[in-house]
Amino acid sequence: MRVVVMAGGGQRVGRRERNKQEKLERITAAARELFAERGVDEVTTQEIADKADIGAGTLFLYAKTKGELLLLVQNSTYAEALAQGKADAERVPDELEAVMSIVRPVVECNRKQVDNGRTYLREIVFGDPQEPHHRDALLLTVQTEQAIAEVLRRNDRIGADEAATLAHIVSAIMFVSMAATINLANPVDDVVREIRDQVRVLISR
Amino acid sequence: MRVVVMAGGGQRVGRRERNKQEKLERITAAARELFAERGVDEVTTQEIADKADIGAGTLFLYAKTKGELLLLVQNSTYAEALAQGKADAERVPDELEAVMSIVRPVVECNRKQVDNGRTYLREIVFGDPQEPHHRDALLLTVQTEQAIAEVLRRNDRIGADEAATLAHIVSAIMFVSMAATINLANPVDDVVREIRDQVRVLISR
DNA sequence: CATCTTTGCTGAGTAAGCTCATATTTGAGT
DNA sequence: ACTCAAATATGAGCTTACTCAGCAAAGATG
Repeated sequence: MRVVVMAGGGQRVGRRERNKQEKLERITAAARELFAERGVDEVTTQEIADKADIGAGTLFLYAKTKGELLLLVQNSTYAEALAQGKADAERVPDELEAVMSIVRPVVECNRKQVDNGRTYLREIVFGDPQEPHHRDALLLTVQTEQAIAEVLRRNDRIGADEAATLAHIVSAIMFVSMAATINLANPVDDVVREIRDQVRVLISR
Repeated sequence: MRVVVMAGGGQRVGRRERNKQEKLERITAAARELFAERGVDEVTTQEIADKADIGAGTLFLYAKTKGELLLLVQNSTYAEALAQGKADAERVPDELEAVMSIVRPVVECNRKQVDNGRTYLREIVFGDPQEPHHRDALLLTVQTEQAIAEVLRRNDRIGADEAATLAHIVSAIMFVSMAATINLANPVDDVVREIRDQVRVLISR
């Protein structure tokens, strides 16, 4: 077996692996740009392939469906929002407001481009959970729930199990409020308010 | 103006209207049968048109999309389940169990054919709310929330607004539990239990 | 370097939901 | 009964996500 030169890190990286990585990056960049510009529904997979300078079929070796491609693109944004929210929540003493500190950045990032945000949610719930980018997205929602549960556990009267269940409910509230067509034209603040009203009733009884 | 013979009821019903009505019924019947047999994803609109003995394009004069067609078919089942649940709830004194009396038939009817049930939910949340069958479906979810709110208002310590908000939260919990891929293979009882666990935490604190 | 195997790429082809120009049917006016 | 306008039906054709049989590149072997 030919031993491939090992760069500083120690991973064996052949041309094959490098090519693949580079292509994935081109695809991600192309998809991100086009989706952001015109919305996922107004972009064809052909356009993305052209912009990434690969064959139309190659695209589907890197993301099994167009939806997976959106997950790939949006996951990193979601991850950033979650990190922001977790940091914010630590500095907020009030229970409800701490939860909302986590909620707000997520809603904001989801609403940057409403159609993409809603399609992203749709993919998370109805897409194929076996796919890698979907798994990443699912992990993010789990982490979001954990962050919320952590905040709720500050309250001594809320046990670990109860906190987890409550966090799961908050997650459901977020999903429906962000996805509901009735909120399609509403600005971020309105959606956040709608969520806050429900979370308040949920946790302060 | 030619006055059309008015049958007993007094509505003027020309051949035009009758033909349309009859076609809609043929379409509904064909779609219902095929969807139930093989699942919405395994049936083509062409097949439905053939079975209903109409042209492929005609189908889309009666339902703008395939999803609308599913709403058309499933709405009546949902309506029955809701009626059942409302009746059941009246006979159950316990608060939580009364809510679950409404939840259970809805989950049962939604799970009769899992794929169709999930697609139905997807259409409700992400479909075009302008379309008639979608409006009907939305109305049913509103009625479900109202039924749940009514049960909750039995408790003197819960005001009308709070009951409505809680019912809305129950609705979100139901949606996510029924739609989540993680529950795809789970039997009705498991899903109902998952919902019950959350509703218990929600209302009995 | 020559050969072989494995992995990855390609784009023409397929399928299916939906559209739209054209044709047909209905009903009103005369 | 004849004519005209409006409503409705039709299916060939379009779009687009996705597939697959064949091809190319990378890496292993001697």
